[in-house]
Amino acid sequence: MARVKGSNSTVTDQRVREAALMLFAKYGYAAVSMRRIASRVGLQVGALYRYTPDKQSLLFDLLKDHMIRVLSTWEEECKELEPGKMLKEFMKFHIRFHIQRPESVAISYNELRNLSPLNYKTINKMRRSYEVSLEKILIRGQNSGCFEVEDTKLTTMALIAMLNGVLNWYKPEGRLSLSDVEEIYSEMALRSVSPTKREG
Amino acid sequence: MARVKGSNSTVTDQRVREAALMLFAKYGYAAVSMRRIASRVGLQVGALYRYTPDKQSLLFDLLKDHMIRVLSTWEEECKELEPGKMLKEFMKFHIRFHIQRPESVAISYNELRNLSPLNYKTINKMRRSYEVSLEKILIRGQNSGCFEVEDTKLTTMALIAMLNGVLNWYKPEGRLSLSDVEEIYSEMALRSVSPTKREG
DNA sequence: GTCTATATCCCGATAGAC
DNA sequence: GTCTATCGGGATATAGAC
Repeated sequence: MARVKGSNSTVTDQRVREAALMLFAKYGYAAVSMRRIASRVGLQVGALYRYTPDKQSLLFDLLKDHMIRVLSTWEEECKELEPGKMLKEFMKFHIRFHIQRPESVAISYNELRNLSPLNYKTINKMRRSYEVSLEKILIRGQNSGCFEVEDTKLTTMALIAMLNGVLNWYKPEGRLSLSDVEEIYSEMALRSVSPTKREG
Repeated sequence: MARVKGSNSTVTDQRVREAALMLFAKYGYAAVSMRRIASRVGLQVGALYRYTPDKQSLLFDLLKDHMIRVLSTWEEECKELEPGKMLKEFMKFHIRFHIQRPESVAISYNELRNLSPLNYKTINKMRRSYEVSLEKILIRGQNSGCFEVEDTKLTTMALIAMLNGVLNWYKPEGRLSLSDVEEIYSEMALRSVSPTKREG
């Protein structure tokens, strides 16, 4: 149902999705017409419907594929980590992974409201499951006494918001390297959940 | 230029802006038609153009008025604060102020790309000036030795992102009160910029 | 100051030729 | 698998009556 039967993963299929992704990210789903997508691929609008049943499915597929990639990549990476380093590595993973996919991030945060109710439900479940994987790290750290957190749910949301903020301003050619940013942010995160032993 | 000559601040003028704000916030600028705004006010579409020269000005005015309110309110409030409490109070102020204006916040973060280039420049300048007022707090704290910050610009962005995250999930009828949230967030912020003296 | 009517154009989606 | 042509509708904005 995600794609039209028999046209999976052809070259044109990929180009259509790529064009939709770029345009949705830059101008927003509602502001982009099927004609514009077609034109970017070098097709007439009618031909687009060989590759998607409609505009809505195009958005849904992009969001779903992105979430699948995030979830499965983290699941794979976190297997090899020791528990004590999980939070720091989660922060670094999130920044590294998402900074390579700015367009997918953009639509994931701006275009949820343009999903049909059913599609929204699906995507939202996947987002929740990502947040839960961070919350689990906080809970484990708190139980073992490494972290001191007032409220794990709230802290989860705060950390994710902080992370997503990176993507709004980071420029590869900027003053700081990617690993600088990863280091500073993960350090800030660690401090913010560590038992308070401040001076003053 | 913000409004049509001679129609400032009439009741209908206010209702038009209110309707546009609600609809833009909920469905996005591009997805909302002038007809829909008119219908919410109880007018025919032609009559709308007594209150705005075009749809773009409607968006611009809403964003501009919001930024003016934020900037002037903080400027007023921070006068009475002692320097040592500035960061914590900034965090609390931001949360309290913005949580009362969820629609203005929504358009401020989602609709910037729908501004004309000239209008964008104006709004962006105002946003920057707000960020600078937070950065100044960090710089002062660092110079006086209360804070230890790797990079003030980056930390500013991280804190603002964290703050804005609140508005994505906070529900007044939820588990935590507004002052709980203010307290937890401002505490997290303080920790994240305080000299590291962690156990382990 | 609000209405109706209209100019001009673009939208998503489909039909059918090739 | 891509094209041209078209359906039915809605978009912003304006004109002119009342």
